[in-house]
Amino acid sequence: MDYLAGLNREQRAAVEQTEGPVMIIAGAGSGKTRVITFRVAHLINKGVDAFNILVLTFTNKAAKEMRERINNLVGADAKNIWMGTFHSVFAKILRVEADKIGYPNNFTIYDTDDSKSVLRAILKEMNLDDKLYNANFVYNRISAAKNNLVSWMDYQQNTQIQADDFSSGRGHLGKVYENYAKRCFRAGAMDFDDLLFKTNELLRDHPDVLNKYQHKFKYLMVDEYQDTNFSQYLIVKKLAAVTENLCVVGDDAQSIYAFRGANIQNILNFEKDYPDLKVFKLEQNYRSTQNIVNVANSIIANNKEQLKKNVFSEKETGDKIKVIRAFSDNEEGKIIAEEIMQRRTTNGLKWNDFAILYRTNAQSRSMEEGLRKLNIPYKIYGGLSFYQRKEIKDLIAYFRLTFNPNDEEALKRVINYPKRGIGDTTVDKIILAADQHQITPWEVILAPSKYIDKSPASLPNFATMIQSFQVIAKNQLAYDAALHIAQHSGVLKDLYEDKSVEGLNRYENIQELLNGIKEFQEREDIEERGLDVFMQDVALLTNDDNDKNKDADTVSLMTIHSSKGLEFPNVHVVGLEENLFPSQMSLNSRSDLEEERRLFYVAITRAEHKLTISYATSRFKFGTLINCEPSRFLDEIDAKYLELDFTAKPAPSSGSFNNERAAWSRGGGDTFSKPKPASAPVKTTSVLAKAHVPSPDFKPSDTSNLQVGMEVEHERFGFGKVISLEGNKPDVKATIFFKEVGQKQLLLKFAKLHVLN
DNA sequence: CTGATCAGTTTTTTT
DNA sequence: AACTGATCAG
Repeated sequence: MDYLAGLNREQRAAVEQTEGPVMIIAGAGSGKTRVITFRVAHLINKGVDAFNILVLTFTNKAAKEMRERINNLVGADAKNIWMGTFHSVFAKILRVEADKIGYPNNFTIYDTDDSKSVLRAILKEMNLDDKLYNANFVYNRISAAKNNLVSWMDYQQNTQIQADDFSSGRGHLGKVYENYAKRCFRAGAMDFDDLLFKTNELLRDHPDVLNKYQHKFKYLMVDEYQDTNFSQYLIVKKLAAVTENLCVVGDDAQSIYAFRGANIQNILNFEKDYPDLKVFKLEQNYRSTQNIVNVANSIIANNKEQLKKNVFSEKETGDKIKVIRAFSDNEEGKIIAEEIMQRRTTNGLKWNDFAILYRTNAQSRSMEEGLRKLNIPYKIYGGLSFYQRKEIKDLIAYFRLTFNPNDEEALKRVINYPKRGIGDTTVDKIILAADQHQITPWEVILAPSKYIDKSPASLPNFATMIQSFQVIAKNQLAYDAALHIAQHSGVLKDLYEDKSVEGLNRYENIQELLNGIKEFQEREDIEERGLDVFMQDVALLTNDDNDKNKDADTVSLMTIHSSKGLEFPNVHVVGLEENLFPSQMSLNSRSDLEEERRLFYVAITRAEHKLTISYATSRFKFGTLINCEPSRFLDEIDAKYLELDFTAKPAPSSGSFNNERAAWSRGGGDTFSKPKPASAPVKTTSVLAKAHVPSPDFKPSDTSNLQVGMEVEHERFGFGKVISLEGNKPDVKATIFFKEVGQKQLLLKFAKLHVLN
């Protein structure tokens, strides 16, 4: 039992309390994963059969890490533990029990893109206004319904919902939901939410099945419990109902997935469900310096809804938190790259020790540029994952179709890729015919002449091809089948013939996918190595699953969401601006804003030693430059923890700036909101001064009388000639040809031009 | 049916 | 800026 010695008192108590309902409130950096893994090890050491343990996580990353760590603690038994994300675990169970709910056990899992594509098709067929019935909106609405276990029938019968929809002019949503559900069912497909929704139906309507899993899973643990939605909550509750050996671990302060249905009440109300539960609070933070922990605490104190706890650190006080102001998103990237470069050399650190965290994926671009210019190696996590790339989805669609020819989304994807003369008109006809005859599109394709007039000859060929794939897939191992399909579908050839850089890249990606399948085929720890088995999890795989050079020494770039659970010695949180962080979408309700604040809390608590926060006073959004104000979250930090760095200077010639700067530094940083940088329009162009050094006496001229043919100088673009003018008075747009940078279109009311003649 | 150009939208986060 | 769906000529 000496492995328990490395735990503090509270951690140890939580590990040893193996029976009955347990809630562990684990502050950031308090050794949460450690407690879970040790708890599992402890169970096994006590003689609990690994097959009787179920551990649920939210992300693949967490599941993977936990499996590795448990592996190290308990060895071979680890692989018998049921451990994975909610979605993957219940997908597995659903495949076993599929026949009970009328699904084939090789059902397809639709990802978000597939789902939205189905919805778009339905909305179009129903002739609904795509402004009002925006596919995104509809998807979220249906998703929310499913996560609250509202079926399409419930949805249509619920007077409250109907009233809501009706008053917002979306009275047809219930019908859309119905069609969507039926369409998915017909295609033998489940979307992400269905994996949980149908599991609930399964457990509700089949007591024998429920009973079976209740007795199988004698010990349940749920990581990140604060992120569960109602659907997940109920599954857990049902499964644990017999033994009540349920241990949930979470931190209400780190709940950041309410937007996809997570219900923070699940953790706040846990006590009501299990009055005799044991609560353990892990409050000592082993990760970060005192300053960092204190800043995090001071931020989260602004939230109303939270469980009381007192997170503290006994590490060194540490540096103050550095706050950097930049004048544009690009400059922010540049400063941070320089900062990282410098810190690495002076402190003898590795690139690995640094992470840049941002609110939205779009922000990675300016960071990348800054890093690239200094030749700093970096890796972006998240973004669009390997499995979301077009070429990968294309090939996988062939695989999907092979095992489930009713998979409509896969069918639409590949029926004419590579081009084989089956165009949209034919596809529309097929789908229409399928609807009319209450059959699947695949059945139409099998006997086209029966259902549609003048079908192209290529249609039977396509059907024959897919059928031949089915035979191959049944008789060959995963890689052999996959390669065959890649070749004979024409996908490989099509990409091979594309000699562009992107085409080459796509070809390589396909090769990588095939290599991955090959590895799968050569695994010796599993018995079934057909392509169908490989395919079962593919829809649930995300980004870093096929990570090659994971140990490469690189700076990490990722969204704050995907940084959850990670830690880095040096963390840069960027883009602390109103409307960006907090996101514009969150400003309408208190609870949304509190979620943003928790997100900021998560970001801060990733840092071990050094935390740097930055913002820009202007940035590009949707291709246009906008001015930004510092985030309200900066105001919420007690100034005594901060060290302001406003040394970044814009290029010369922005006269008003000095006053502004004086005001800011004089303030000593007691607040961020008082001096309004917006008072003097930010000289956005000056920041970018690079290509052209303006003449010493550069001064913007009055351009109201600008004529075609005139020669001008622009601060950044250099010298040029006016080609044309268009638009009226205040909004005159000039097309100017610049010697250095080529043709540009400029709005005269913004452009600073010096007229030469 | 195909390829090209155009117009409109997007950006919150993930399984 | 980048990506999508829509439209149109060939």
